[in-house]
Amino acid sequence: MLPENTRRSLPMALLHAREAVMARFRPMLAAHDVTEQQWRVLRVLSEAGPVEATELAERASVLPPSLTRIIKALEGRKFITRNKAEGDGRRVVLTIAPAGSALIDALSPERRVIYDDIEQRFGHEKLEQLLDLLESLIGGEN
Amino acid sequence: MLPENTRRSLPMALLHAREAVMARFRPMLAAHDVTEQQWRVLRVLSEAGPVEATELAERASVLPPSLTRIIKALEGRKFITRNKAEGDGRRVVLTIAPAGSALIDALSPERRVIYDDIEQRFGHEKLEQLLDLLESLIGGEN
DNA sequence: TTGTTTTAATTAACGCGCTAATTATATGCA
DNA sequence: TGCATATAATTAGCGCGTTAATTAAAACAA
Repeated sequence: MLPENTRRSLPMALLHAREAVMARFRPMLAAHDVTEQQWRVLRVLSEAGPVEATELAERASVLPPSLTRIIKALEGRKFITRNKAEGDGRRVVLTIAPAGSALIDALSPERRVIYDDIEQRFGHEKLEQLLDLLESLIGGEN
Repeated sequence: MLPENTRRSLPMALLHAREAVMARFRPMLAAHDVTEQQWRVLRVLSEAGPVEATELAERASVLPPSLTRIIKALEGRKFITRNKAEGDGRRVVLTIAPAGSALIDALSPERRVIYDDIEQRFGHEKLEQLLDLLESLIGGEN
C-alpha cells in the first residue's frame, strides 16, 4: 500500500531521521572545516591504516568521483598522503598523515558527547532496535 | 558509547538504508527525467493544491534555495505554474499544471508496485516498527 | 609481441544540500 | 509620512551524489 501521508513514507522518514541526527554533528565538523564525507574518509584511514582507493570508497560510503575530490582536498591540507600502489600503477594507496590523526583525536571527544546524548535521549534499547531494523533493511536485498 | 564498527553507526546506517530504498525508485524517476526532489515537490502540489513556497519547501523537505531551482525546472517543463500571492508581493504561490498531474498519474502505479515490493520483502510489521522508531527519532528533539 | 579486453581512477556535467549574503516587499514605530 | 526592522525569496559559492565518458595501466589472447 502507498503511504497516505508523507510522514509514513519510508524514504521521507529516513531522510528526516538522517537530517535530524546529522544536524547534531554538523556544527562540530563545520568548526573544523571538514565535511561529513571528508570526516568519514579520515576515520576509515585512521582505523584501517593505508587503504586502496576502491576499498576506501566502499568503507567510507563515498562514490569514486567524490572520493577523488575528497582526496584532493585532504591531501591539500596534509591530512592524508596519496601514493601509487607498487606493482599496479592504476591503484592508489591512501595513508593518514599526522595532521589527519591530530584532527581525529581532537574531534573524537566531542563526537562521543554528541553520540551519547542522542543515545540517552532516544533510549539505548530503541537505538539498538532501530539499528537492527536498518541493518535488515539494508542487507536484506530489500 | 561510540559505535565501534561503522555498521552500527546511526548516521551511516540511515545513509545506507536510504540509499538502499532510493535505489529502487531512482530508475523510475530517471526514466521520466525527474529528480527525487522534483518528484516530492510535485507530489505535495498534487496532494495539497496551491501552496506558498515556504510551506511547499517544508512539506517537500527541500531547502528554500533548492526549491527556487526546482521551481525553475518544473515551470520550464510546464509541470507547475508560479504566481505572486495577492496582497503580499513577496510570497510566491505554486500550482500544479495539467502536465504535472499527468506525470503524477503516470508514475503512481509504478510507485505503488515498488513500495509494495519493499514492504513485502521487509515485512509489514517491521516496516511499521521502523517507521515508528524513525518518527520518534525525528520528533523527539533528539 | 601486438592488439583486445578489463579494471582503477579520474573527469565531465548536472542537480541538490547547505550556509551566507542579497534583494524586494511588508510591517512597525516614531 | 519616513525610517528602521522583519520576512520571503532569490542568488552566490562550494562540496557531494549520480551517471556517463574518458584516461591510464594491467591482464589476456592470438
